[in-house]
Amino acid sequence: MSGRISDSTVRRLSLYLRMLRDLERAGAEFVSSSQLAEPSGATSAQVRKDLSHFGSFGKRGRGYSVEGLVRALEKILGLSRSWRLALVGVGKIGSALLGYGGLAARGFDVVAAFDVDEAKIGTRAHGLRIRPMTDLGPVIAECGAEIGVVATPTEVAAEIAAELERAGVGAILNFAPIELSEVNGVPIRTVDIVLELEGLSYLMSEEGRRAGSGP
Amino acid sequence: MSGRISDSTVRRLSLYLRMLRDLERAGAEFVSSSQLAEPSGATSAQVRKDLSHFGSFGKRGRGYSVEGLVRALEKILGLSRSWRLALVGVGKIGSALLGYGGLAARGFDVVAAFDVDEAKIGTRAHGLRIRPMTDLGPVIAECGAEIGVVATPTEVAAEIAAELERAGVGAILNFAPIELSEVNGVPIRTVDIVLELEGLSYLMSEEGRRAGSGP
DNA sequence: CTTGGTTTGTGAAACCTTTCACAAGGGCGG
DNA sequence: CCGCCCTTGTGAAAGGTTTCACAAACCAAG
Repeated sequence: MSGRISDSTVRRLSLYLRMLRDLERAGAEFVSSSQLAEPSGATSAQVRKDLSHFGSFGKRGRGYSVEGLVRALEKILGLSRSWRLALVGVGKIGSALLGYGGLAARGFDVVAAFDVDEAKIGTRAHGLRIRPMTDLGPVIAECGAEIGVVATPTEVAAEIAAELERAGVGAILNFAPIELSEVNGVPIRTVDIVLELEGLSYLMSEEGRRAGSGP
Repeated sequence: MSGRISDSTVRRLSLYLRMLRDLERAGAEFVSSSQLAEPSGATSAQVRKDLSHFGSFGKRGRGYSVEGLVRALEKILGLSRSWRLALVGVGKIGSALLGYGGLAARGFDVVAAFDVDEAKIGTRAHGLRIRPMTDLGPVIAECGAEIGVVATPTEVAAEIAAELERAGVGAILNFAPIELSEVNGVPIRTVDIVLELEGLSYLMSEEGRRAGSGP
């Protein structure tokens, strides 16, 4: 068991955990790999394979203990604790994140916010005081944020990511439409809405071409 | 050439196009597969393979004509036209999208916005009048939106997606943290911030485990 | 205790994506 | 026209992920 785990596997583990928490709330005791597979669009074999990388959690003939698997996945994914986020850029997306209760509810607390805009600095957004960019290093060190969030214009995103890294964050979530390269082993995930839309655009155009090209 | 093209290939094509547009603006005439590869973190062979699915666009010994390849990729990705989006849910994320100029700049225009909240209906957000959910079908038909955007609470996301589909959209972009299953061939892309954060959480915990388990 | 129904865990097979490596082609200077 | 250098396009190899299929294990009922 356990080698290098693929992104898609980790993704699915998160989805399994979501369903398991729902089941736990609903009072279920056991769940089978096929029940677990359904909502994430996976197969039962895939569920079992994914879990088998980390150990043996089920009982043959019975399935998985809901509570046991919830705890196991929380441990594997690092979700038995909460994480502190530092947000850089309190524009449209940044504010939306600050206001989005879903993050804190799932253990991701925004504990610091930064911006370059003089007009914003010192004001409060959703209860959090906005700090000047120049304080980035010290403030992050002080509040111990582990994840940096880049919600700045594209042009400065790479530079900000580098600063966050220097400030000691262990991972970066990037909303700027640019592929940032991971350095020093600090993992970066990019959420690129335009890229998603362009993917949909391709599929819609494809379909048009396919339909239009029949003999 | 041309069979079923993988998501990752399409993703990269978008990234190539971005770089090509920058190059075009900068006045470059030709570009090689290795130059094109760098910003997306791909290899030159991958660039050539990706493009080869759609035809033969380069000149051996010379590279690709920047302008020619921009036009070709725009055609392939369906980006030589603009697309109309219908937004459902004008909360935190919805408003951020409405205010985000980056969408319109890249050919994705939000042409209709819907919400259930009586207090919001009739008001304007970023120049767009917010409509009641009950008008969804007729308004989408009237304005001809091709892409539906789901920015509602998780509980109603699946239902809204189904309504959008019935209203005739050709694709859906979903921001609710739930895996929506594509039906009727309408493709769905989900942007799930919590999932990305959980992926980072896994990697950070992994590293801790790895470091802590040395002999 | 034994039998039957069920579900896990897992090698092996199938499938898909990426990388390699090189022949084929094009431009340019002489 | 020739020879040199460069870059594409592409089969073949390598590497990764998903699916298949079945033995091993467990529970419950008789």
